[in-house]
Formats: sequence, structure tokens, C-alpha cells
Amino acid sequence: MEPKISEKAWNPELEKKILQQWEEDKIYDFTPQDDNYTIDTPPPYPSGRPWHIGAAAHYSQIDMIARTARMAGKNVYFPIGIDRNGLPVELYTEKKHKIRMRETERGEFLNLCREALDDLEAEMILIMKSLGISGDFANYYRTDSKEYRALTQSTFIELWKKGQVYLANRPNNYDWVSGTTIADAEIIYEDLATKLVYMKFKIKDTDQEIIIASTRPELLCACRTIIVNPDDERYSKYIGKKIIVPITNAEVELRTHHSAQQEFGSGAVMVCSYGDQNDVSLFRELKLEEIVAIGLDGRMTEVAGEYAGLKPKQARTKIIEDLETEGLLDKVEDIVHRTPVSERSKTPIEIIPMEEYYLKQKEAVEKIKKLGQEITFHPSMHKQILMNWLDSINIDWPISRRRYYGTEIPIWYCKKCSEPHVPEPGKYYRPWEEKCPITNCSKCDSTEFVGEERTFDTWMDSSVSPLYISKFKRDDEFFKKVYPASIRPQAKDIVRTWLYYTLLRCEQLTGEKPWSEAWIMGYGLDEKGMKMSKSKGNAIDPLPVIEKLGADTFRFWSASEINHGYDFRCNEQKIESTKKFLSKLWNVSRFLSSFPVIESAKLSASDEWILAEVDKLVKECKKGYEVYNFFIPAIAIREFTWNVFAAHYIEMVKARAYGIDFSDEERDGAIFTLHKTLSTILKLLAPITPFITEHLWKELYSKNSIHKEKQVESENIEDKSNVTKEISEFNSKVWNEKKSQNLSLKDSIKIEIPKSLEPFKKDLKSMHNLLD
RNA sequence: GGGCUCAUAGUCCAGGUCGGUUAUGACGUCGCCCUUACACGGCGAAGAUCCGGGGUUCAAAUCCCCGUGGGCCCA
Repeated sequence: MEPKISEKAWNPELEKKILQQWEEDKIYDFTPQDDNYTIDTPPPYPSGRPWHIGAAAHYSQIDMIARTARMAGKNVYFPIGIDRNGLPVELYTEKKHKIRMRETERGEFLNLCREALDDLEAEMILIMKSLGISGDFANYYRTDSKEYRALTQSTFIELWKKGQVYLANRPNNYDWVSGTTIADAEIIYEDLATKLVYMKFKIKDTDQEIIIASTRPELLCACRTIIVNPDDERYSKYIGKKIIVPITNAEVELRTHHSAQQEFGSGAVMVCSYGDQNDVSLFRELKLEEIVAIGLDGRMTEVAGEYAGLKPKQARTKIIEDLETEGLLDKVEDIVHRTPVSERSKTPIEIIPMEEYYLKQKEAVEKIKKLGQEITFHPSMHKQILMNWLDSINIDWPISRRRYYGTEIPIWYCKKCSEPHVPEPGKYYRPWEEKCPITNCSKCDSTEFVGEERTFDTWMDSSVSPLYISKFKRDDEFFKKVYPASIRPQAKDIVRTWLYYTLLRCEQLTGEKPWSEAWIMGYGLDEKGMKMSKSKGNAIDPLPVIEKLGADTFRFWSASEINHGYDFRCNEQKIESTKKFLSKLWNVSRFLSSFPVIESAKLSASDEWILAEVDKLVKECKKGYEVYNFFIPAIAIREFTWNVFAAHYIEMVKARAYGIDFSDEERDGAIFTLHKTLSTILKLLAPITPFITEHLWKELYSKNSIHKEKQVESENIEDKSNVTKEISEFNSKVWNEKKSQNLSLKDSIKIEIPKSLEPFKKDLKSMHNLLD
């Protein structure tokens, strides 16, 4: 009997053909019905956000969600998008062409960015496709398309009209390298080496002095007060006294405030506009008048006197020298300081008062909390990330950015009276180069306007993804059918940004939650357990791995190694060793391909036993698939296929299946059961390894795709795992006995079969060549 | 400083809700074996004071408390 499958091992090259077939047959096409399963797929950012092996694993798993849902009988809408707005591509373009954004004509710069994105996007699509992602590539969207940006702008205009947007001059986080304001969510903290400078401040009309330690001596010119802790007895005699600021000789008052820590430095703290967030709140609380010491160019302003024009770091060095010369320097310590830096440019941020647009969010916190409670999180523990973030929100969301490659803020200002005007929603506007669509100023009737030059924070775009994919305001019928979406899969690190902002915006615009489930994945870590990222240089490129080992191997690794929601370590060798399981599956199938597929048969005890084990496996897999945790089915299927089905059952029934010394009826029972078991394994595995299961399915069972099949349901067969244990113990006993007697496995031996295994006697005898 | 989370063989990981055999499986290592699906295999072996300390209990990897260390997030 020749096996129908002749090749000895799974060849990943076959994946390309299968992919092509899927595309030709359009098997993943979506037509909206009354009930749909919509996935709010994260649109990856080409180049900027890390697109490494962890991300590839992430998208593989998102695809498993889609396939699981499809096999559960759902009508799955799995859109694919590419996120193309934002700073990373601007930095990339500046570097690639050795140009500066602000010194390049805006239109030209945007074109260069677009070209760069096109290249990077092509590679990204290639990776996603070769991973076997079953998304809607034919209609993939871009967040910088006219349609998408028109949506971002329309939603802004709507919120503007509702009074949710306002302009305010506030201390802002400013990234002077990128030349833009950034949101709190875009700040990360890094331990940086710096100098803690102890300075001598004279007390007015006395010859006494106090020591004040600061990491920002260059802000002396912006110092407005000195605070000490009310419990700090060292300074109680100076409270209310005037203190002379060194270098500037300005006079400030010494007062008490609980935020001054007695242990830090000398216990006395200078409050300047603005050294850190604490300064900001103190200025507000004590109603101090701010002094702008650092300008938008990241350099000291004229208030810094002779230090004007220097960068803060240069000014700091010079001031330390000058303090020393004038004998006002006590000492300098080298310390490591937790410094807020821009997540994108990695430079320490400055806090500078600027006029920016804000979207109201503070008053929405309670509503969003409630909405969050209604959403099922997988795993549930990650809901806490959202709740913690909601608790820490204390300012509105600054949404304007002084950048080019983003969605333009659709506002024109009257040249005469500066009144802002927003156009009608529905179109994509570019105020920096287009004429104002409004003819007369509503306030002064003037006809001349000037366009806003700023763009939106990219989360303004990303946060409407559920609205874009559901064709909000573009196709009402479609929208009604697919919104709210079913699930938002995403990574853990952007819960406080993407997930939160989406909740906020969709609630503001639709009054509804954007999805009913959120599926949160952990980070890809390197072999040492550190978070993988491009900037750290520890990222592994997924493409060579996939090309070498095939997508299924990679996907099975991702399912079997990543317990859902937890961080996972990536190791190339580990991925490679996963391939063995696919080989095993292949060879089991190859063996079975020697036998015809039988519709029904009379079953023997062994057959009933393995089918009970199969049923147990079906139940176990269902447990995992129900919560989209692929770790559970992957481990269970591997364990069953390898260590139960192949190791024991197949060995037991091999002779029977060949019909050697067995009746036709007995033979058919074995063949039927072998195929029933394998076809079940293939279906259970289909969402995880779609290629090999498709290939084997078509070779053995059907002309039609396995991905059109419904998932196997449990038949509620009684658990027989105690039999499994006895069988494997008996088999081990025989193997060990033969070994100790130096017998070959095919040699005959005399070993008593235990009473409990009596029903399996004939199979066991033929398996081990047992003598009576 | 606060929060989330983790700690089990050389490596990765299961078990933990609901305490109870000999602590699961994989990778790796070492031995033996070509046995008509598979040497990308089979069989077997070695390898774990379940992070430390205390408590509850007849019984703790599991529950409680206190530490220590890692990762991530926030201030």
C-alpha cells in the first residue's frame, strides 16, 4: 500500500502555493450580514513602532483570532490597515535624505515621507501576507489617505462644534528636537547621569546663606520662590525672608511647602518655570508669574542674560563655572536622575508654556471607566492597566502638534480679527496650502484668512479606527451592521494610548463603546528577558526566520510558547525546534494516507478509547479558543498527537489497519478511527497552523478548504484517561523489558497483559509481538 | 514612591482559583536502537532544597504574611 503523500517531510515552500490558492479562491472575503464579527485590527506603523519578531507573533495570533471566529461559524470582518501618520517617518526621511524638515519645502518634504512609507509598507504587507494573515488585503487602508484624514478632521469638527475643543496657553511637554508639543502618554522616563549642583543663596540684609541643590542651575533666571518643608527646623528662622538668587540677583521669598523633601539635597528647593511637573503645579498653586527661560528652539531666551542663545546643557556648564568663580558654588555631585524624555526622539523634554488645542477628557473619565467595565478583557488582569491610567488623568489631551506628516488641523483664522473658522465636515482639508472654503469671517466679515499650520497628535487618527473600518458617516447601512466591533486585539504597552483614546473618542462621537472585547498581548522579550525594540538593537528580524522555517512553524512556536497576556522570550533556536512537531504531524498523515477514508465502522475497545481521548482534546481546545488563548490548544494538541495518538494508538493498530491477522471488520474500525482522529486534529489545529492543515486536509479529506469547515464539537464521551495511563505504562514496561533483554522491538516476548487491559489484548499482542 | 506581573531542572514552560500519588511537557544533554509513517525518528536515563523566611493545616509549589530579585507601567 503506497501512501498517497509521498514526500517525507513538510516543505514550507508549499506555503506560497497555498497562499496563492487562497487569494484566487478569495476564501476570506467578507460580505456584511446581520451578525458580524469585526476585528479592529491594529494598523502597524512601517518602521517607527518596532516591527520585529514579537510583532510578527502578535499579528500571527490576531490571525488566529480571526480563524477561530470563522470556524466558530461567525461572519468575520478582518480589515487590514497601515498606520502612516507621525514623527518616526519624518525622522527617518530627514536621516535618509540628510535634510531638515523645517528647512525643506513642506510639500516636497511630505512627498519624500510618502515615498519612504510606500517602501516600508510594501515590506510590511509582504511579511503579513507570508505569515498567512487572513485579512482583507485587497481593501487595505492607510491612515494618511484622503478618506481617513477626512474622517479624523470630520470627527474633530464635530467635537469642535460640541465645544469639546479649546485653545489654552499652558506649560506643555515640549520636545525641541522634534519641535513639537507631546502628550503625557508619549513621555518615558530614563535614568540619566547628571550633575546635582549645590549653590549658595544669600539671605537679604544678612551675611548668612543657605544651600540649594538643583539639577537645573540654568533655570536660576526663572526662579520665583524657594520652598522648604514646614517640618524642617533648619530653615524655620528664614521663612518669609527674601533670598537673593545667585547670578541674577533677583529677590525671591522663602516659603514652606509639603512637597519639599528634607532628605533631598539640602532640603531647600528652588522653584523655576519650569524644571519639572512639580514646578508646574507649584506655579499654579502659589499663583506665581512664569518666566519663559527656554524658547521653542530649545535655547535659552533673553531673560537668561548672557546665557541667552545657549542650549540648556551648555548654559548649565557655563553657569557652574561662573558660580565657582564668584564663590557661589558649594559642591557638585554626579547623580543618576530619572528624567522625562520624549518617547520618539529620546531627548529630555522641556516644559514650556505654549498655546495648544486641547480635547476635553477629564470630565469623561467616569464615563470611560464605566465603559471599560462593560468590556471583556482577555486576559482580565490587563483591564487594570486602563483603570490605573484613568485614575491618573489630570489634564485634558493636548492634540495639536507642530509637525508636517500628520492630519492637518482644519482651521482657518480671519486675518483681521483672528477668529477661528472650521469648515464643513466630510472633506479632507489642508489649510496650510488651500484657500479657506469660507468666504467671509463670521465675526468681522473680512474675506482674508490664514490657514492653521499644525497637525494632530497621531492618536487623533488611530483612535477612530473602529469608526473608519465600519464606514462611519460614509455608509450608514454598513456602519449599522459592523459597529460596534467585536474585538480589539492590541499590545499591552499601548493600552493607555490607543485603547484609551479609542474609548474616549468613540464614546464622544457615537455614545457607544467601540467593541465588546479587548484582547491584550504581552511584549516580545529578547533572550535575556529585556523588551525587544529597534532602538535597543536587540530586535530579531522576522522575515529570514519565516523564509527559512515557514510561517506555520513560526505560528506554532508563537502559540505554544506564549501564554496569553504574559511577556514572552524570543529565541530563534526554539522556533526552529518547533518544526519537529509539524514533521510529526506530516508523517502521521503520510502513514494514514495509505488507507482509504471510511464513512463508518464497528469500533473495537482501542478505537473507542482513542476517540474518548480525542473528545477530551476537543473540550480542552475549546476552553482555549473561547478566550482566544492559543497556548492551551497548541500544547494540548501537540501532547495528544505526539504522546498519545502516535506513540500508543497508531502503534497498537498498525497491524490491524494493514489487515494482518485481523478481520475486515476489525481492520475498518482501525482505519475509520485513524482518519477520524487525524481529521479532528487538523481542524483543531487549523487556526494555528493554517498552511499545513490546509495541505493535508485537501490531500486526504476534501477538495474544499479546511478554513471553510466548522470547528469540531465535543460529543461528550466519557473520560477514559485512566485507560491511557495504563496503556502507556504497559507499553513502557514491554519496551523496557525488551531493552533489558537486548531484544529488538519486533522480537517476540512473553509478558502478561493486565486484566484491566483485557479488551485491548489483541491490539497489544500484535503491537509488541507478545507470546501467549 | 505607587501599581500590575513574574520567580518551578542547563533553557523555556504547565500545575496554582478548588492544598492531597512519583511536580507536566518541550528544547538541550547522555546512552541504546534503522522497528515496512517518521533518524526532522523510537526507547530509555540523568537533571528541580518549586526564590528566601515565617504562618495556617494531619498535609503547602498551591492559601496567608514578611522579605529578595526580575520585567513592565505610572509618578
